[in-house]
Amino acid sequence: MFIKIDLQSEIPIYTQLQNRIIEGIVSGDLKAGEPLPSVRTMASDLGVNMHTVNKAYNFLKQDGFIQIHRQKGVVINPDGMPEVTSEYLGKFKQEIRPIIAEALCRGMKEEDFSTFCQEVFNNLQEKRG
Amino acid sequence: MFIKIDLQSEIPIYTQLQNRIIEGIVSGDLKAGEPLPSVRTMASDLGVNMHTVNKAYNFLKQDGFIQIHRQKGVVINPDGMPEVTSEYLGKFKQEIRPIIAEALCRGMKEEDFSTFCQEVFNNLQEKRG
Amino acid sequence: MFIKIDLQSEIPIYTQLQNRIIEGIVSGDLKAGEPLPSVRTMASDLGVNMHTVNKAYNFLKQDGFIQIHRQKGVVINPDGMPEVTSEYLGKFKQEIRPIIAEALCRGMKEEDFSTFCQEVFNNLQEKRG
Amino acid sequence: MFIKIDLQSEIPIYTQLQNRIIEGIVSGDLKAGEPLPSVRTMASDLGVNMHTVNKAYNFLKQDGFIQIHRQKGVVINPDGMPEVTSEYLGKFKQEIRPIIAEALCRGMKEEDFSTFCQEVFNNLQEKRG
DNA sequence: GTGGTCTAGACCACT
DNA sequence: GTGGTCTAGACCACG
Repeated sequence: MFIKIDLQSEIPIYTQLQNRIIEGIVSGDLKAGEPLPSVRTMASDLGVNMHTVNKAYNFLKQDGFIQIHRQKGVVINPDGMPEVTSEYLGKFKQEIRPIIAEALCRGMKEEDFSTFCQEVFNNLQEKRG
Repeated sequence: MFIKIDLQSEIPIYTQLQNRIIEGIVSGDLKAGEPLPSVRTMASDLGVNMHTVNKAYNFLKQDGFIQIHRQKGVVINPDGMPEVTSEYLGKFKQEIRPIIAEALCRGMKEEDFSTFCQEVFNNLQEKRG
Repeated sequence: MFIKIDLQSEIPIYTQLQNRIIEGIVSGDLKAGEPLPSVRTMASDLGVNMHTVNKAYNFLKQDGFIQIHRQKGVVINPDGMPEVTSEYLGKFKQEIRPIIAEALCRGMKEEDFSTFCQEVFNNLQEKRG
Repeated sequence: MFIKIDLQSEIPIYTQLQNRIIEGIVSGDLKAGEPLPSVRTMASDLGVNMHTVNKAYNFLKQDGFIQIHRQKGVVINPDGMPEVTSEYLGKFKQEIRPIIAEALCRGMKEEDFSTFCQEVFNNLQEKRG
């Protein structure tokens, strides 16, 4: 599991890290119950601040993607992933709305939108097969 | 055309304003060539600072959604909207990727994803008739 | 002599008008002693404000490109064009310096710079032949 | 690297600052990867407002001359300078055209034009040797 | 300590 | 009256 962070991106590093871990779970690289590097290790691997990794881990824990045990360390939630709650669905639509709006504004057809999303879907799951 | 901004949101006001204007174009509320309120008027309407509106307008101008005439004011680009360029497509996929990743992670089916997007599509275009 | 103004440009209209007139002189479209449309006529031709045309004419007069007579109207200076004074040369270098700096920074070779300038020279004088 | 701004000039301060920085890169005073003072430091050095410096930095970032790292600060683009794109070339010719037009109008010979440009070239690169 | 965002209020160029 | 520029001063997210 290689994690690559773009230090020049406008996206906060901790957000990038969260995304990479979620993508790792989706791709199958990270399986339920599997351990994640400690905050310290991850930070030194990525060359970022410990606080940054800590923040990412805490958000992921809060959403139920991982568990943090004082002794055992950090593991992908062995009880399974969080569900599609109505709360999440609200966030989902709020996030995707401006993206769809701009796409429509630029004349992207709904079919093309589906095609592009399909590509992303496949790309994320490609290692799963 | 009523524009509503959430001053408490963590999303920058100028970003919200950009999104609202793009949504206005998509819904048909704002038509090509139509004028937008001056920075000062819009600012006072929204209860925010002039510079915040200015920033939103300048980003929209940069992307080709609006034109800013030195003394005549601001209008929706009468020459039509920007296209789906390869550059835009890159941004599009980068933005939608983490959203799809989390959706997959939470077990959302691709069909459900399409359905939810469909809802957003319809919601954005509903006034178009 | 057709004059085309870009109302959406960031360059002030009066500056554009000055430039177009100077280009007209260079190309031979406007000859020494030849009359220019009155402020009123020019303004209505271009669809701009009288004050704007007035401003352009006054600057051109100040630099010695045109003469403004109360009765006879506006004419290209029949006594010839202003010279390359040391004052002008200072302005010239100040204006061209940042252009050359950016060109150098982007790796433009001095030969290429000359070639591009040559093109502009020819383009400006092409009607002269 | 001393940067001098003319607060009385009609050229916006942020534009002057952009030009000075580009000239610094050309002269070799500022090398790829080298850090630039923080917006606040630069602002206090120049005796101008933080936002003015910020605007200059953002334009330079947009054009690819510098990189802005969220918390690490500002550096000259270590990946090299932007190229001579066709878009840039358009801007270049548009900017240089009125300068050449006036020079021609005043009777400057093309050879003299070359000589004067040569001087500016040498002046900009003099520290490079 | 860094840049990002926002405010309040000012003057200027342009039309 | 419009946008463009600038100031002074504030709070926040990030690392």
